Amino acid sequence: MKINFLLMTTSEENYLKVIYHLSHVSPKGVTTNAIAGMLDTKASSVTDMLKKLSDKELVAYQKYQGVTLTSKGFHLAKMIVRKHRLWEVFLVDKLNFSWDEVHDIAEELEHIKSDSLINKLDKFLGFPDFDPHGDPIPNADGEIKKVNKLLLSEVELNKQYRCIGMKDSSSDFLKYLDKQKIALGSTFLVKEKESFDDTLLVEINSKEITISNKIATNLYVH
Amino acid sequence: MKINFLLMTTSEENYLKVIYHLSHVSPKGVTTNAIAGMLDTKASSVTDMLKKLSDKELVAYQKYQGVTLTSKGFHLAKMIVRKHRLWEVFLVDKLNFSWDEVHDIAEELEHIKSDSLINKLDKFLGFPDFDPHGDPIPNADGEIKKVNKLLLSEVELNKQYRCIGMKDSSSDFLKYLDKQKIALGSTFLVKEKESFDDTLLVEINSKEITISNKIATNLYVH
DNA sequence: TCATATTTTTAGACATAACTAAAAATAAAT
DNA sequence: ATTTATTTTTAGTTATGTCTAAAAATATGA
Repeated sequence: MKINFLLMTTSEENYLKVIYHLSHVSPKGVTTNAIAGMLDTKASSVTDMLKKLSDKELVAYQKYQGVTLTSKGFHLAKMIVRKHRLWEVFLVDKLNFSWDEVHDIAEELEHIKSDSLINKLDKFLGFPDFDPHGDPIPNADGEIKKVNKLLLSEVELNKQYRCIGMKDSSSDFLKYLDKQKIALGSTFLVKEKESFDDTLLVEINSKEITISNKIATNLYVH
Repeated sequence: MKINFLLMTTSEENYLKVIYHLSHVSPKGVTTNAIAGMLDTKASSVTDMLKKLSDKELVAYQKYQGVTLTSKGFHLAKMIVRKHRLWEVFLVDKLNFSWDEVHDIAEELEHIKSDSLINKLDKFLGFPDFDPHGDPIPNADGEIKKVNKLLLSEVELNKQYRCIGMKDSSSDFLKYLDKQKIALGSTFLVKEKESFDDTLLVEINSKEITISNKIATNLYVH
């Protein structure tokens, strides 16, 4: 893939990364507002940047219709995620940071531009497949080790699971998740399962909520 | 408000660092043109930045009179140099880069903003006093280990010296040294000095080589 | 369906940090 | 000492990437 000559700014890389992450929830198209929310910026700023990324053929963008990543943009996004997660491994494994301290620093380190740096770091760390939060690290070719994913309805009680995706990403379902403050990466602890309707009592964001079987059979965790 | 003064952009940090280095040659005041030359920018851009750094009380600046660092600016500059040199040690010692490859990458890494990161890195590297080029690394308080350094061209005959650094660490020069198997820590014994062109006959790694005056005036020994 | 609400885009503005061109200050040379 | 050359500063412009406010498009709801 000929993308090495592309000079990306830190801001462009951040947009690409956010679109990549949101694509897993909204594969048909990521909305302007969703991106603005993730980057803590305004929708108008997002529109401006989408035009720029579209000119660079990193996203497929049509006015009012949201964006998807092109194969070029998809690969580039994975390379940024790769850098972020490898740096997180370095910070935790080598510098003894705790897993909750590393995100902001990795957020800066991921924008250092050097392929040989990241590949030598990868080797130094022993080619890890997952970062300290359990997220998979794309290899130099962008390949990602698959994780056994379970539906929330299938998990064992009193064990930590992390939301890694949705089976059905219909609009109503996503709105429900928004309302319940459930997002990709949210951690679940299933405390009880009601036998007669399979409703779950779940601890999420350190408060308890009940989740219906319909929802639980739509959320992937691991 | 006080926080804002410490929020440094990458550009501001680069100016501070360059002024710091130039101060060693021109302690009375660094000229606008000298800074422009080092940063490959225009004098007018330098003037703009000097005003900004002056407002932040990092430099003492008077129109047409050049700049000097304030104590605040001096300390900040040393912290940037500290970061640069610690990252260079990391790249060479841990990631197996050669010493002529690390400068540009360290140039990016030095701007990562985290005190705990750099102090943990320092510890991980074993609190090194010198970087791979023999330049001293300021500690967390800005203190620098001083070593009496002489140029190879200035040493006495038939006395042992050890290579401790380079005056000019350009990539070409470092590659030449690699070819001659000269590295930091190499020991020299100057056996003869040719009076007419100042070429040296030097014993290094128990074999004799001739070293031109140009090379000899670029190598620091102790 | 038609009115209303929400989302997204456009238009215009601002800050940063660079630039060019011209003016002002300093340095050098006759 | 006065002209000439160099350095430095000012003034005005440009490109990013952000913002606000208003217009346009889409979505929602009675």
